Amino acid sequence: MSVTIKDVAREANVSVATVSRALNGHENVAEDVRKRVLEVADRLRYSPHHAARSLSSRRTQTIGVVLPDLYGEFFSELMRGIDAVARAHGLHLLISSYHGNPEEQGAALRAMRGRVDGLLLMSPFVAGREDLGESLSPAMPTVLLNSGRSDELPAINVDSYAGARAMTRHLLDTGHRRIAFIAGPDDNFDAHERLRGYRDELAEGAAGARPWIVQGDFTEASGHAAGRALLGGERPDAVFAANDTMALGCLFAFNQAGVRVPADIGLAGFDDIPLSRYVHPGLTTMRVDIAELGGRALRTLLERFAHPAAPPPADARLPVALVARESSRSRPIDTA
Amino acid sequence: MSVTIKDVAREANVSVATVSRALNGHENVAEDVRKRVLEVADRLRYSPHHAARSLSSRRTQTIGVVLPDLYGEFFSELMRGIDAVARAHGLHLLISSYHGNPEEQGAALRAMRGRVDGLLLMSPFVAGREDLGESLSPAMPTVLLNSGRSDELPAINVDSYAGARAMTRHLLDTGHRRIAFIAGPDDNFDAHERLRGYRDELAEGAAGARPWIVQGDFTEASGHAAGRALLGGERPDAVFAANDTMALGCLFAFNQAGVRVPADIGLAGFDDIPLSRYVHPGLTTMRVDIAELGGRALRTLLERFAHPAAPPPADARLPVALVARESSRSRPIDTA
DNA sequence: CTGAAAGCGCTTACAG
DNA sequence: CTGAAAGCGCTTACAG
Repeated sequence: MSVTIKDVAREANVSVATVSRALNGHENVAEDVRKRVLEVADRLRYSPHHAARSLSSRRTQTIGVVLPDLYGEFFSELMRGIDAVARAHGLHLLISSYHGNPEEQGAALRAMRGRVDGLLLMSPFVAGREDLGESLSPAMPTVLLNSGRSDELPAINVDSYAGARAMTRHLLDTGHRRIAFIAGPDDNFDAHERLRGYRDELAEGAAGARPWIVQGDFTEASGHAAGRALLGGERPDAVFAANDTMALGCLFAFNQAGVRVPADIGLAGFDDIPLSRYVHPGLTTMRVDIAELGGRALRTLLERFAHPAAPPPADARLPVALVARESSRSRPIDTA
Repeated sequence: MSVTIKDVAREANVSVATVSRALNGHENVAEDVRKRVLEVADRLRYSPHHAARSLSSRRTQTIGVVLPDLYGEFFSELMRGIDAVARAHGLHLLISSYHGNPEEQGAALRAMRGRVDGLLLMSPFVAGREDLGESLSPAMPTVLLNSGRSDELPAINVDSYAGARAMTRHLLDTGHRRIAFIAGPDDNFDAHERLRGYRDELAEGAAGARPWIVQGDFTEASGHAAGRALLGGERPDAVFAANDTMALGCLFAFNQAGVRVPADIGLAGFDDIPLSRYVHPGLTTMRVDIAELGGRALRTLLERFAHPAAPPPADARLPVALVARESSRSRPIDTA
């Protein structure tokens, strides 16, 4: 059996209450007693039992992170950003994925009860957002992460809409007129926002330009298929994919067909995944600071801890930045 | 305040003991009582308080994962593999990184007390392995992950030694004689094993071949520096970098210098990170199934739960696989 | 099959 | 500044 607070108390000749106070840095402990307790605790390698502590203090020092998936660069960057902040505040992280399965989301959320002080939740599914309230306890501070707006909960979102507008504008500015868009999955919030940005910029910024949309699902394979489809009939001047992964799939389809980027057709993505800078030609994209997304979400949650009664802050939008690489170089006709 | 077992008991007209038994699926509960309890619990959206449960049951249903860092592809793949197994067993994951700081490792480990039923620990630092015992409780089942051997603890390691030998053999087989090696950081277990594999294969497989070692530290920048250094004097036939990241840095240095791969110089890495297949030329490397490394580590831990008294299994080595791409194509002189 | 009670290891008013 | 005691929300022998 491991050593408990009682062992420390006995060894230090004080009550467990005093040990608790000394260890938790309360002021009302005589200096010599504090030193003795600390020394004994150290010698005994005492480490407080977390479950006991959180049962009585009603705090777990743990933040729950509920994500749709644990896959790839996005997850890893997000965790890095969250972890940096958690660490700075001495908080632990309990990770849970519902594996892209919206039905399991509720279960994942409920399982967090009594384990965490607050929740960071990423729920990018457009559908099922209504059911969220069912599983979300009002007593549990929660911040939404890239999951759209909410009336009750603070939310941090990548500014996909503004990014998509800026990218569409960039493609127009570099001389592309007929711009096709490879859309993301229909049930995804970011996919919606990016499509909306593309549509709006086209409508306002390019008189008479018609939206030209090919359905994708954020996977490389769907980008590849879309790329092939776009080569079938009349070709666009440029293709704007709703994420880099699809843009890359599209690029490979173009390569295979001997279509040159950017000479024959411009190409742009969204996210600035590491690969984007390494492919040839380098992919023009919108940079998203995913680590910052995570860090900011946690900071917002800590803000809620400090001021639970404050009205939830307005939805924060994480700005994105255009990264113009070779794939969207100005069309020859314009530079002439 | 959220609903507790007492609320359910009152509502269902039974004792809390019965509620507990019903909810935990014990046999000794009358069928109609069980149904009533379940129904009430559901209606009240009761969810057991985790800290209370684990304090009394002495089980947390949580596995601690202590890693040197939370960065990049390795971490993400590892987590994916661990999560898949955890999930299948209804276990949660408490993540902790000691941020490459060996001294903080002990603190991270101690903080897991009372929070987890077992530990997956990755401690690739060669130094400080002795101090590990200090922070590791004998009562806490622990499995070592890519951290070398241990006399007390089960350990799973990527078979870096065999992989490095196989890669060296492959480079020799493809006609390269003078093979330089870019080593990883001196305090890293895998770096040691890979260097050892390179040395041994060279000694046994290439009569008279002298090891040619350039120090790196697993970063792209160090690979780049090593690549430039190798171009300085007499050049090797091929370069074997201890990981892909350095190999890529080296490749960029060669590109910048106008040195062609593989025509002028062969190149190989280790890990098979996603980028390796996308660069030009495609990088020859050793594939490591990182997700499987994680999954297997957790399975080993569960094995310990089931048979705590069994002698720790022999160290498992996760096999690696040669992926021969363009960067190590046979030298013209040999294919002639 | 069911309940009363002890106990898990802490924290925190309450007294002094 | 310190201690005795209650209590956090569960589980689990122990009786019956």
